Amino acid sequence: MDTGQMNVQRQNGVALWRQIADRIRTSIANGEYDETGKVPPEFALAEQFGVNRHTVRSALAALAQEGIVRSVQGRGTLIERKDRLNFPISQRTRFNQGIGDQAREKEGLLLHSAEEPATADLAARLKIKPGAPVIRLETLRKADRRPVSRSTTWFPADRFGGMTEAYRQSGSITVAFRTLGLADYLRVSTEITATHADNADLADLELSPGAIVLVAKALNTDTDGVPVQYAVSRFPADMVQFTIEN
Amino acid sequence: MDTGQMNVQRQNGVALWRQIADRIRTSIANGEYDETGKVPPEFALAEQFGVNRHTVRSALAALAQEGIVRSVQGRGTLIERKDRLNFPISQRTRFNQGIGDQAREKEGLLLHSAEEPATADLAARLKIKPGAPVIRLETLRKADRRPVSRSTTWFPADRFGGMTEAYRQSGSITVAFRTLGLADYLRVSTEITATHADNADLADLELSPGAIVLVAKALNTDTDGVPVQYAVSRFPADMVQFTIEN
DNA sequence: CCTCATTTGTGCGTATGTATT
DNA sequence: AAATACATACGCACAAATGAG
Repeated sequence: MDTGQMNVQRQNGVALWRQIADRIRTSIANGEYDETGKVPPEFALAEQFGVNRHTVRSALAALAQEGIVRSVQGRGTLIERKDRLNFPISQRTRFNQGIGDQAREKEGLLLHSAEEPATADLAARLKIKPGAPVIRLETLRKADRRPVSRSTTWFPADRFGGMTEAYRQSGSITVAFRTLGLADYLRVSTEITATHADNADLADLELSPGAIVLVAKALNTDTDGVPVQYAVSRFPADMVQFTIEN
Repeated sequence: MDTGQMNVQRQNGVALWRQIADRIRTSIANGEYDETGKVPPEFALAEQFGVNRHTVRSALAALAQEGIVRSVQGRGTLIERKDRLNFPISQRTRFNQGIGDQAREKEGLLLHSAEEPATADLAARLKIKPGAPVIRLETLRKADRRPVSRSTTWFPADRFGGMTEAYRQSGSITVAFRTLGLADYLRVSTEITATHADNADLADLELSPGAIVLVAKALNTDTDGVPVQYAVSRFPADMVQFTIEN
């Protein structure tokens, strides 16, 4: 399949060096350079993309800034970091289980929490009354020290009032639910879209401008079908993929 | 929630006008301007994003080029098209059914077809021998004249030799399968990623450079679990979303 | 019909970023 | 490293169209 030179767009609002940086980042994530552990030499990339070597150097400099590659005079451009995590989506979707042994260290950080009235949209999803109190958690998940998702999660406040504390202590929604007396829950629907990273994404997920985020909006219910959680999670697109197994 | 001015990144390889165009396109798709049917005036957008009015005008010009908005002197910038299609993903995922009544006209175009030996990766997915013959179809799907997906699809050639002709006549995989004696099939797995549009995407999906595509890699089997089809489909991210219902 | 506020269209000068040679 | 060409972004000013009063 895609052999040969994929071209690149000129003068369309995205600088060539950025387009090329994005391509190389994706190629690294896809394991295309695994045999050598190096990116092809600059002149080869320049020819492949049909640009000047200066332009390739700008792209590699940006990737070096991100810590993805490291250029060494006389040796080439070495790959320092290379990661794409897989998230299975099913009735039993669990974040920490989902990562499984794809990462050694897993972390769930609580950035912010608040109690607030439900908006009309949220109330409809959680099947509660508009304006009814909900707990909102802003969380950041990491795997091997790298941020892999930024989530905003809502829970009905009357049923899960202790969620903030429970999550803070465990760093896991599943464990927090169990603490609050909910032994099991099910993923009933997931909506997936993609968009450009916004400012908060750039900061929290440590992305570079122009990066793409996958957005998953998920509704979980208890075993009786009563909604217990609605979450909007944002993932760096070049680090993750979703799989749906039927 | 997100009230107030979301900022925009300077000097990072992505032109301001492009970032702003992407934001406005998303806002339109999210129905944020539905009440007036118009985009806010240029001076207001300029203030919101903290840029010069010329820059906003560049963004709007790009959106006008895409046919999304139309500016009229003295009146404002009117929203011409506003669409985000929803694709449910399940065991019974079918493209044409999936769109359902979200579009009036549905079309399936055959861009190219070929018979070729299976690569190692493809053979593993279809559970056939590497190098065994497969039929490859390149198809473009449209809804209401707008391209909504570009797919590369492989079938085992020994079982579905007549696929090219069958698809050409019906414009539907489901119908083509039925013609060839396969009454039913199941979606067993779907992998979803997102990336920047490549040149072929720009041409076939009529996108503008820098656009995002959602990529779905799907495996279908017959009711006995024997793989019958593997497909890689690319969708314009600002026109579609996926939903997984469990 | 005219006036006015609003909103888009246009021109010009300048500074900086991008890409090539 | 330097010279060149073009794209991007800003600031200011004014013209032209629209719709409301």
